[in-house]
Amino acid sequence: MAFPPVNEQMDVLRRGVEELVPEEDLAEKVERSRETETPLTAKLGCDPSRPDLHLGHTVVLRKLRQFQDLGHRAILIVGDFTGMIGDPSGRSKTRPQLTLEETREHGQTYYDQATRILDPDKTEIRYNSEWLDEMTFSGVIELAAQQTVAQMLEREDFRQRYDAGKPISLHEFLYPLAQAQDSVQIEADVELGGTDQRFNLLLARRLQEARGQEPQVCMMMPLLEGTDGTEKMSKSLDNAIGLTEAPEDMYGKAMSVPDDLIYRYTELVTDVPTEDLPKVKEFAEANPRDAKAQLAHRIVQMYHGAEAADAAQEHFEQTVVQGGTPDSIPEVRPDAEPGQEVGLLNLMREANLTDSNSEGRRLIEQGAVSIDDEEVTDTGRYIDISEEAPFVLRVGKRRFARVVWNGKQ
RNA sequence: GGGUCGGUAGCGAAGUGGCCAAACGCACCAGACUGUAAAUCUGGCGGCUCUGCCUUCGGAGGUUCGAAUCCUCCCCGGCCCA
Repeated sequence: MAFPPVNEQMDVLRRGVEELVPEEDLAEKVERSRETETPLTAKLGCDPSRPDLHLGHTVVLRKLRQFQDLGHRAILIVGDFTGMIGDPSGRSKTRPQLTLEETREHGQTYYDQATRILDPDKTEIRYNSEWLDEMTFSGVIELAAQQTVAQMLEREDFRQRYDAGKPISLHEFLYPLAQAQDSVQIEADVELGGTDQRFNLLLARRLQEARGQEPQVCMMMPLLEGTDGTEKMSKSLDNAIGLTEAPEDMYGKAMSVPDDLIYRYTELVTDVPTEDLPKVKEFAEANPRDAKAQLAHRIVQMYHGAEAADAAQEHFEQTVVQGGTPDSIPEVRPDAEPGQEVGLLNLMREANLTDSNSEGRRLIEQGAVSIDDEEVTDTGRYIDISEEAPFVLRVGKRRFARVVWNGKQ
């Protein structure tokens, strides 16, 4: 197998990278790999505690894909064992611990989603319970002896929790060690991760050296900001664009990203060739609206195809820009006898437009509810479905339902 | 084991016998506005058969006309001491 020239490889691999420790080592490794025609082993650990992937995760997955495309080995470590510990990185609280079974399940879901980006034929998966579960207590002690408490407290999130008087469970200290052990186990040349993984990634270097291995290069990708433009993308912050989300939602959420992130998103989560990036930057500054629409379209297209992307764009124009009713909306067919009066509040709940009657009442009072574009003002409104259906029930800007009579004959 | 502080709505955080479904901030929802699902402003933000009623303030009991607030026991956490 012939690897591309070192410079070419480095150009690809450097795109979007926030930090490379140490950069010279990567060039050296790439060079040696080319000379000896031996692929590098690139490792990415995934935390299966939250299996729903979003665009933020793709930053690092895409980087791994680049390694694959250059002919290197990509190993996805499913942290089924470490998932039971719960990665404390960036957390202010102890994560809930999962069972091995749960993490396995999540791992599968993770893999299914990750292969939307990775080349499934070239992705090796390893479950770290394979070696961690086998470890004896003395093995653990030996591992733990590599680190001092002071070194652990150098990690900012531990430090902050400690200083704030928040609990840190002892097992959380073991997490970085376990993750580092993974690198030793597979003899990783490069480990990918977000910048929040710095400590864990660097720890692996020390451990590998102690085991007589050449230390891995740590390649840290930036943490992608979420749709709010400030916090890192995360499902729990509700600013994430999920990979499995409907095209319309993806598109809309992409459009809500602040203008000054258009370039960053394009660089980190799309396939736009590196040489075209300056053009995107220019476009984004000159015409943010259209540049963002292009970005949103690209993102949807990657996960749902061009057709769906067109439809999502259309849907956005219709509902958001023009405030109209979209073409396809969910249908509800409530059971109703001819002449039977159904309360609107209940109907809205049945259509999943509201969670409670109180909420429905509030929304009506706020003028957020309409039937066939006519605002509803009466909270106690009753409807004879057999007479009035079909009609479009709308709550707020984005919740729609087409109410159709069940047609009791 | 001892001392001490604490556990309040999705989160953070007030309240420490009636005026508390519980201040305030964040998040969230809606309306206005906008190229935008951004920003900003306004309103809302436990439930119900809604000028009233019901269920909430770690858990279980108790005191009281009345408790998130007082007492008892229990569970969980921080800090200090051993």
